[in-house]
Amino acid sequence: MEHQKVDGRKARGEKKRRAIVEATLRVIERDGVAGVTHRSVAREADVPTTAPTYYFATLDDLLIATLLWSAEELCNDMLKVVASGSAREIARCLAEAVDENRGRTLAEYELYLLAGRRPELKPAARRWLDLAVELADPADPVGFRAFLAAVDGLLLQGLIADVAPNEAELEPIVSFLIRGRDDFTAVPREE
Amino acid sequence: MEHQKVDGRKARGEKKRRAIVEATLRVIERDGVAGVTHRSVAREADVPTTAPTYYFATLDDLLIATLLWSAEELCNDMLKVVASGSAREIARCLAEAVDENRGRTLAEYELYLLAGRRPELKPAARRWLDLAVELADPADPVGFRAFLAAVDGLLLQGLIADVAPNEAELEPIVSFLIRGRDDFTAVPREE
DNA sequence: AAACTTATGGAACACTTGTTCAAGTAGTGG
DNA sequence: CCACTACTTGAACAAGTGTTCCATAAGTTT
Repeated sequence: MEHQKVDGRKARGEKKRRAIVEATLRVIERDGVAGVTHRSVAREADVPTTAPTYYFATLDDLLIATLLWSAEELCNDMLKVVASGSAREIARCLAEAVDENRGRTLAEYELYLLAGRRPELKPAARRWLDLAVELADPADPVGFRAFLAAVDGLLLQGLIADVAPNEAELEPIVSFLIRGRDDFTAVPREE
Repeated sequence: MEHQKVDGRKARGEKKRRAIVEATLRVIERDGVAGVTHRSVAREADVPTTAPTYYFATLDDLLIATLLWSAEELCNDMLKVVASGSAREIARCLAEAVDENRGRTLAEYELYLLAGRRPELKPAARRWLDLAVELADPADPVGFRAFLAAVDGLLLQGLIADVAPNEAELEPIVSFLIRGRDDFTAVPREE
């Protein structure tokens, strides 16, 4: 019941649509936003050249869809970082973000900056910040804001370092930022 | 003496070369790195289409030259921020950077991220950080690193805010970051 | 003035881009 | 079986790209 009968064509279409978005994110990770073209995405997703145009009216729409989709994962990653409790764990997450997940982090910050020029993307780019503030609800909102800013800064600076900073280097800085407070330990996120 | 006699042609060439770099920076401020093409730069600098190619072997070289050139100003701006002493002054500098100088700040962070993908740009992008650490020589290096990271984060987050944060909002956060320390007041930079 | 270097700038080339179009296939409902 | 809708896809187009080339102008040296 509840019109379970979905159009098989639309179902496959949706799947392809998502595949295209995922391919776009991979292209951004590899070559940056500059490397995103209908053709590069089509090649990456292994679909014909015109497929992205069919599903997304314009290239901008494709970029927007990709940002919106990746915002969810960014959100989870970031919240995992700020909510993981101990300074050591936070430092480890940060170190991973600028090493193993370097491409991904770069992609996320490129999309971040894209939002600086496309107002309609701002809410998506800001989502993890808003969520973090809301979930953590720290006793010291000012200190928490400072901590969140520093997380962004540490990641950004880690991306342009000669060698990516490791957990051991980041840990004291994180410690400094959260010293004397344990009010934003993990708050489980309801499903 | 000391071969004061410079070739008048080369002199004008150097001037034009600089004009092209400055035009490139203006293009980036207006349209982002994506908007930089030989032709758009030539139009902005009011020189023929082939002029940028004559002075810069490739488009990449032009971007690199622009980053290197702007790094100096970025450096000065940033140092003014971190060395201006009081939390209020720092907050005012930050508020200006994301409001009046929004385009400029966006441009600088785009070049920042570009360095993430072009290793040869990293030293230039990192210059203000290195200089800040060296000049300030704070008694508490860890706290200072945290402060520097937070400056980057506050600017970045200010760029994607719905309305740019003002001095009053930023001041308490800055205060929190530099609380209990006055060891990085302005150190005049020798000429 | 002749020989040289350097700067200038229009024309053109090969290539990639976003997007359109029309012809096609395949799944759906009557 | 027949309309109907949704998806698929290759060909094609106009526009813009980085870059090369070459004839010329301008400044410098001998």
